[in-house]
Amino acid sequence: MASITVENYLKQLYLEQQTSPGELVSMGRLANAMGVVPGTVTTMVKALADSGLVVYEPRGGVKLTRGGEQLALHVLRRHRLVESFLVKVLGLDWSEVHSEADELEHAISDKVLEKMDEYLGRPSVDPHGDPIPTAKGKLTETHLDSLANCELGRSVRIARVLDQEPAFLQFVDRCGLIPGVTVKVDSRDAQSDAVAVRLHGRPTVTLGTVAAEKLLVETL
Amino acid sequence: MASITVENYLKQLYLEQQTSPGELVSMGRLANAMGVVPGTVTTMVKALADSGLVVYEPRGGVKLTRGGEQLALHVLRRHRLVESFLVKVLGLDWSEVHSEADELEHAISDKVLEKMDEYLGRPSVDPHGDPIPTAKGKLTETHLDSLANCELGRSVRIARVLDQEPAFLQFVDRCGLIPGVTVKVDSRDAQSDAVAVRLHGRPTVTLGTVAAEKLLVETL
DNA sequence: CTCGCTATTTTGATTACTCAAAATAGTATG
DNA sequence: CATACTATTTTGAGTAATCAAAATAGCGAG
Repeated sequence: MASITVENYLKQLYLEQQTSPGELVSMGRLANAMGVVPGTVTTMVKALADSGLVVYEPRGGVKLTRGGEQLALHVLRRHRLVESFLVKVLGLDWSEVHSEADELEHAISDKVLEKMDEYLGRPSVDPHGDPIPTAKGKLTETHLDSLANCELGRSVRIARVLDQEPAFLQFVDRCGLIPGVTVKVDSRDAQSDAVAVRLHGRPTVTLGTVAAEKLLVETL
Repeated sequence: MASITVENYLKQLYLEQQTSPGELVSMGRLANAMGVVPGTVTTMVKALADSGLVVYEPRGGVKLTRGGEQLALHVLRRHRLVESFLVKVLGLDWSEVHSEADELEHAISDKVLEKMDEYLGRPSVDPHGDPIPTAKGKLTETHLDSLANCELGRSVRIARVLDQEPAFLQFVDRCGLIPGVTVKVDSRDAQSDAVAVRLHGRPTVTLGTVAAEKLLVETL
């Protein structure tokens, strides 16, 4: 059985790999994401490599093996199903479930997970729009544009919020840019770094590019 | 924050204290309950004593302080509410939720626990009839007779099952002696160690005294 | 009071994870 | 190409929890 620590390393490594596909993940980056010093990561990654969960290139970086990826996806499935359950069934605020799920993802058995999945009607995405891996460890990441680069004037639906920080999610909530909502990007201006977004029956919201990039959309 | 291990020691110590009120719990007994060697318990108990969670009498035994008891009750509350939730909401079998709850009890936040409690309608007992401590750490253990010593011929209701082993619970399930059911003890025989129990519209069940003692009843 | 038994405690080691800080490798720059 | 900077690795050490096995204490029987 993989320890909680091992599960966390694998999950984080998976997420880091997603943001820069193909490349190895550096020790520094993983250390930063895990909140430990780099030396700790070197030690841990070597142990993970010995267990066949990652491939480690000294001074190069690290990536998951097929086995490591399966384990990571299983953890991610638990995380995202738990988030969905907490929001849909227990009525927690979507801005606070991320940290709750970080704990519960290590304590939930397959049996309980299956019941939750059934109870929720086998959702394919969690409350933030993140896709939920299947029980067999399959994950389909569809490419989505963001509010920072989608077509101007076209109706698009908010599909996914990449930043899970409570403060950001609460902001998103306040201005109504939550997943499922249909909006139009009115204008963008490179100089002022501003993206103007129009919502149905709401005042127009202006975002900076950094924030706009965190909101992924589906073209209708 | 108390570690998972500490939470488990306190919870177990609480349960051991319940079964022999007033007395100190011996190292050997706690070691046995925790599934570790006695030396480990001595070491651990000394550490718990240093944290003010238990009172340790060398070569005498150990008992919880007020603070330790509060922590233990908080763990027990999480355990029993989780069990209730798994059975009532997710539809797991009551014979399998004990071990599930052993994991989840350490991962559930107060916020989630409060939502579960609300969702369940603030139950006072779990699916086995064990009382659920309040959020403030108060537990009312009511004295109950068992099928081994209740009045003969009188209608009684099964209120609590003390043994949480899946095999025993499944047996209890099969013969219908689950909490809430009304039964009568037809006869007892000290020599044959037998207790005959009559159920409404079911064949009479004969139990040994050891099993009968595990089924607590309320007189109607 | 002295064995001898049993429960307990102590001792010495191990595993998993972590940090601080020194050593090293790789890269970029003058 | 030597030098300097940065990322990485190594080293030494600490904490939490555990075990095996040796030492000890307390007790009852004689």
